Amino acid sequence: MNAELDSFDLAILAILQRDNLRPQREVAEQVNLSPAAVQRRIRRLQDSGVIAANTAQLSPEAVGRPLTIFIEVQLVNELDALTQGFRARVAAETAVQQCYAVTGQTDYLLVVTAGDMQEYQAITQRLFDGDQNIQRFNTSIALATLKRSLHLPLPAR
Amino acid sequence: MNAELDSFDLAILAILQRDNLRPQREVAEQVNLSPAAVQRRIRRLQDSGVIAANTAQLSPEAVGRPLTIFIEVQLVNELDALTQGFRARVAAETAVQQCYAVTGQTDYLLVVTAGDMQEYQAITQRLFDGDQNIQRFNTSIALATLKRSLHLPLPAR
DNA sequence: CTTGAAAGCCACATTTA
DNA sequence: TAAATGTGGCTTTCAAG
Repeated sequence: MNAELDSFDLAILAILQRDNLRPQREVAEQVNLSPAAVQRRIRRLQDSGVIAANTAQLSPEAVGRPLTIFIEVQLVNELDALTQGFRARVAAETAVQQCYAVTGQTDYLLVVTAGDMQEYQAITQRLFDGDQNIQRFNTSIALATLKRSLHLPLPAR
Repeated sequence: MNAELDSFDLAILAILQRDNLRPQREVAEQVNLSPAAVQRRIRRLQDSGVIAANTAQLSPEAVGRPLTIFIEVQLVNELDALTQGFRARVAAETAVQQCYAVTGQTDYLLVVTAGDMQEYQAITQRLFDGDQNIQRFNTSIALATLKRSLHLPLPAR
């Protein structure tokens, strides 16, 4: 899926990653290309999956979800068949923003948002209750958010 | 900052959170409002900070950053003056996507991207080397990414 | 809601590698 | 030859009156 990005592509991506509503005309000026060329490249980057999504990032506090919570999950057995239910519940739970299988003492790391602790408790119940394959899970709470994005540093090329 | 969001705002946000390039006309159809009303509301949501940013989300693999790495950091002393340098380096380090001050055994949780382990090592050096206030840090690596977004569930209202 | 301005989109001719 | 660029016209979207 690596689409052989040249320096024009990278320059375009660097801009769109910060502000994807910027007019193609302006992007074209900044990267020294014609607007049409920029459009074609953006289209290609979309189709090839380099641009995975175009999203508005919302303020968690403004929409009533001030809590960011981390859950480290330890399983009894990592066998695919035994984790299937858990993975399905994670996928279905919209409060789970991020979920990674990780190395180390724990098996999964989840990033969850909630409006309050009561709601968080309901989420954990839905995720874990009754699953015999969950050995334990460890909750920690974000006291402060110093940085939050999915920005990727791009090579200068 | 809480801008008193009504059900129209929430419906608009739900759409833009998933695809902020959708024409306002289509958004208007979906939420049963006139395009002009949608435009005014989007403008207001931007200005009030409910919409914090409009970004293209890139594929980490496609841009050569397949590694997602988590660092739990334990400090010697959490005093503001002593953590200032660390926080500044985190802010400057573009490979650090997310950084939270957390409860529990560790003080900070960082989410970092890298192209390979060598690059990761260089990052940790820049972040931690020579800082007497860093007690220890613990690295774990994402073996798989089941979910990755900053999507926020919105109340139905 | 209507209207002018701007942005996005597409076809064609041209260039470059 | 094949792929990519720029120009220009056309349509849609945006944004103000």
